[in-house]
This record gives sequence, structure tokens and C-alpha cells, in this order.
Amino acid sequence: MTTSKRHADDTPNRPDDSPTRPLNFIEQIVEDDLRTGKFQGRVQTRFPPEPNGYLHIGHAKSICLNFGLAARYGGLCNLRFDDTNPCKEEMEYVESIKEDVRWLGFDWGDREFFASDYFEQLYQWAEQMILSGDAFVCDLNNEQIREYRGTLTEPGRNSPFRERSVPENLDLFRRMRAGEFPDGSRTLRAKADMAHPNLNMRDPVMYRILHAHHHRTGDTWCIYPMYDFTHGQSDSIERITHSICTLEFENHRRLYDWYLDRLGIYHPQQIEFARLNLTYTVMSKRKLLELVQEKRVSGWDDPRLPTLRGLRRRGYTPEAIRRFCDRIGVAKFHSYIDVTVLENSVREHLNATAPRVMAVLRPLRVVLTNVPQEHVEHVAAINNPEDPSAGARQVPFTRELFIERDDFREEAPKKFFRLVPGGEVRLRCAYIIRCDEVIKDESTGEVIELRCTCDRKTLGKKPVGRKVKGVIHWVAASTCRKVQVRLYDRLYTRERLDDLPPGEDANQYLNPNSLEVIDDCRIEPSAAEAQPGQRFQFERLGYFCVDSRDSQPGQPVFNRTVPLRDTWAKIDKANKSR
RNA sequence: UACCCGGUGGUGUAAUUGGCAGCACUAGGGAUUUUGGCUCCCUUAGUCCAGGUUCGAGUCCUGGCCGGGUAGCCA
Repeated sequence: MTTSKRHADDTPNRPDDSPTRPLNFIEQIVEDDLRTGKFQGRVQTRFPPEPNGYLHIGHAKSICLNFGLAARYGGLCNLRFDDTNPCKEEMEYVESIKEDVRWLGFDWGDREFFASDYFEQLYQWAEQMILSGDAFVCDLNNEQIREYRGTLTEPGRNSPFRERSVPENLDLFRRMRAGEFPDGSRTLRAKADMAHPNLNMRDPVMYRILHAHHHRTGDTWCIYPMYDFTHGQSDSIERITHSICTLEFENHRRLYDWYLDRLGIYHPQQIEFARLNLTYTVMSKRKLLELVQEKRVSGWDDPRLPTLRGLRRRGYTPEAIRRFCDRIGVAKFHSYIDVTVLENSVREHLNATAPRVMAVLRPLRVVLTNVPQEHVEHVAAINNPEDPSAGARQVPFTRELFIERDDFREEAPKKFFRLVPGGEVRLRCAYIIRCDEVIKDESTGEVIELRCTCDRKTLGKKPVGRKVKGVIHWVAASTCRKVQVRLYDRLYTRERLDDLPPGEDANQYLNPNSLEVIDDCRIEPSAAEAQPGQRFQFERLGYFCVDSRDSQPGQPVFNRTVPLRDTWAKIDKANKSR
């Protein structure tokens, strides 16, 4: 079975995993629950982003997990925007998130929800808690609340307002809603336990006063519920069975359970897993935002960023990302995934699907002295050896060609089997040529042209009496097109950016060579009309994608998604260090 | 220093829940090759430590070590 077969299925909401993959710990919990009938055999998950930033590959892990679980067990996955903080959230993010989730290949049907849709219900529940004596209006300000909270090792103290009467609390809370008080002057707090070792349980704030315009509810509200008082109830309303979140919410589970129990409503199960860390990049919204704002990258869709928009522009496929997410597993251990795992995922998919084309990044002129000036021939080239249905194309072959500068060396190092003076090499899909003469710029000594002869008996045939091991790519000088190519590399030179020595900043480790723009590349004519988003393998070089922002009709700009594995580069490096 | 969570080759993740520590990636070697790609084969390398229970412990118990999280009116 070829890998291309496994990759053929691009149906949304389908996990890309093989059925034989062992279950991760969350799948085991779900299967146990299915077995015991805990949720009457239902599986209902949700992906709950806050619309305050763009999605990145770490979110993709969560998306694949939640939608994958639903798909695997015949359940449903909702898309829910966790929009309880009007100060940071915007509609623009809502749209971009939807676009990215859809692009990844998932479908939430009509189950598109907003926590803000539940504001009225949440408010009613808050009143219910006041009535049951589980909540009170507190007049302490920000700093005072912090002081009263105690520390990690010392218990907190009760707020002086903790024993207000139910009618007074109710009155005050209603007037908070009515807008009678300024921001920060009062809060609604839960009456939990100020001595609790879990600080989240020390009379947590349920509502704060915020006279802010909300992207969906406008000015309807001037009090907004906190995450803890929103998330569990939202899960409850939506009848979520397994509420999957990242490890930093582990300490919040106690509160999550407490609110649901006090309210006496349907109780989903929160399960935490470790967020994704990738080597040579950063994943936090804060760092990502900083890179964009300080213009260290061109924007949220800069192809060097791990954002879904960046990866998309870089040429990554949804399939490759889903496959990656399936491959890295799910656990509670804080781990770092080697970025090569991601790179291999695209290589695998693109190897199976991307049409091959020849392009020369750094051209070196070759003149075939035994080919007439006006000679134009078309040689057949297979579009994708991994996919016979991709067919073949005709590539023009003429007297003057360009080859890659790297494919010629005046002095051949050990194991170099490309072109050398007096040596032979195969032109991919065409003839074997021999280098007879090296023309140099007299002043600089730079090699500017090679005079070669073409063995016309070697088209589709092995040469007689000798072995020619090297194969190089080329384009015909007269018919090729000049294009811009951008070579992207990892954003940072340091593997892990979250364990910097004190005083150091991640910016010190920004890779100065993360982007190399080459304007003088040549590509065979068949790719000149490529459309934005189209992906190719440039033979022997790597996978490239037509940039969707800077390409013009008939003038594509190519972004390198990832280079091909390069065994020669390793040998060459070893040679040099010897 | 309180509470919570975690620790299996270099990286990540399994082990039928107490029964031969497996898989993927990486690295190294080889085969094949009109892409130094792909594919195929081989090799190196691991249960944090110390006790205990047991015929048998990665798994259970006790103690320790190490790492992470938590003191927003952020999520």
C-alpha cells in the first residue's frame, strides 16, 4: 500500500489515523464511559477558542482531538467562542477562526455557539447562587481582593462583605447589572472557602463590572461573567460529555465541578491534556503578537509563523497537519515535538500529491555545443512518479540551458557525483552531457558558463560502456520563466524558547536566515501560469507553493514549504568538517 | 514553602491494566533509483532512584529525587 492511498481520503471530520493506532488516554476514558453508559452512550465535544487571536498549530491539535473524538465515536463537536472578555475580543477573529477550522477540514454544522449567547442564563444562575447563599457582592477593590486571598502557603481571609444579607446581595447585583456602579467598584463572588489550598476556590470572582462594548452583545451588558463561571455552564447547556482543555486548567477543574454541583445542572467531565510545543518556534499568543507588532515577520500569515494562516501560505496542507496531530499523540506530559515531525508530515503528503516540475534557483548557463542554435525538442517528463494518474508533460529542450550552480564544481569533493570538468551527468528526463570547457569571468574568476556536449544516444537509454550516476535538473534558457522564490527556514536558531537563561530574550535567537528571497530563479514554462495556492515539487529541491498574496497573473511567486531530504548536504558537511 | 499534575531510547508515544518493553521520527549502515527524493532492509539506544508486595512490577504500595502548574476583576 502506498502512502498516497492512505492520504486520498480528505473527508471532513474524519480522523486520519489508522484504525490500529493505540488509544490515547482520552480515547480510553471515552471508551470506558461508553462501556459504562456514563453519558448514555453519547459523545459530545467542543472546540472553545477565545476570539482574541489567530489559530496556530497548537490549536490544530485541540481541534483534531475534539472533532476527531466526535467523528471516531459517532458524536458531535461544537464550535464555541469563549467571548466573555469584551476588552480583548473582536469579530475579525471570529471570522478568521471559522475560516481556519473549515480549512483544516472540520465541520461544526449548525452548532456554532457563543458563550455570550448564554449571558442571560448565566445571570439567572448567578441570582440563583445569591438566593442559595452561595454568592455575595463584594466591595473590595482589585488589590484588596488580592490581599485577602492569602498566598500559596497561607490561607486567605474572609471579605468583610461576605455576610451581606441575601436581599442586599440581590439588590446590589441587580444594580450592578443596571449600570449604577463604576468599573472595578464591586464584584459578585462565590462563597466557597478562603482557606482552600486551591486558590481558585478562595471565593472566586463570578462577575466583574465592565462598561465595555461587546462584539456581539453590544452595550446590553456592563457586567461580564468570568471564565470559570461561564465555561462549565456553557458545556452544561450544550450537553457536552467530555470537556477537553489544556493542562493550565487542571487547577480550575475543582471550581468547574463546584459551580455545576451548586447549580445542580448537567455535569460534563473536564479532561486536561498537554498543549503542543514545537522546536525552533514559539506558540504563545503573546510572543506571536509581539513578532507581528514589532514587524519581525510580515504579519499573522507570515509563512515562518506556526499560525494556520502562516502554514497555509507556506504550502502546508490540511491533511498534513491533521496527520501530524494524529502522529504526535495526546498525553499529560509537557513535551516538545521536533519540528521535523511536522516537516515530514507535509513531505509525505506532498510527495504523494504534488506535481513535479523543474526549476533552477541559482542558474548557471550551459551551452550544448553539438546542438544547433535553432533546435527545439520536447522531452517527456512524468508529473508524479508516485501517482501514475498525474500523467506526463512535454518539457522544451534547447541548445542553451540553465542548471543549478550547486550542481557544478570545478573540484569534486569525495562522493560528489554531479557535473565536474570533463565529467558526465544525466539531465533529468533528457540526455547525458559532458562538460568540456569552463568559461569564467576574467576579472572575478567566477564561473559564468559551461560548454558541454550532449550524447544524443542517451534519451531514455543508459549510456554504453560507462556508468553515469549523477542526475541534475535543468531548464531551457529560451523558454524558461524568471520567477521569485522565497526560501523559508526555521524562525529561531534555538530549539526551545521557553527555557531561556535569565536575562535572555527569544529575539536573540531569531534566525537571520529564516527568509532568503531569490529573484533570479528560472522555471519551466508549464508552471508559469500556476495559480495561487498551487503546490509543486521542484525536482531535487523541495516543495513549493504559489504565494497567494504577492503573485500576479502569469507571474507566480513561490514559497518553499520544505526542502527535500538532502543526503548530499549531510555528506558535504561531513566532508568539510573533516 | 501549600496544593495539584507529571517522569518509558536523542524526540514523541504504546504495553491486552501484574506476564517477552513495542511503534513512529531522528541518527548510523545497506539495497534500489533517470529526483543524493520516494520505497525497502538492518543497527545503536529506554522504564528517575531506593525499598516493599508478588512466581513475576514500566504497571501496585511506601519514601525520596527531578520537572511543570497555581496568588487576573484574562482565557
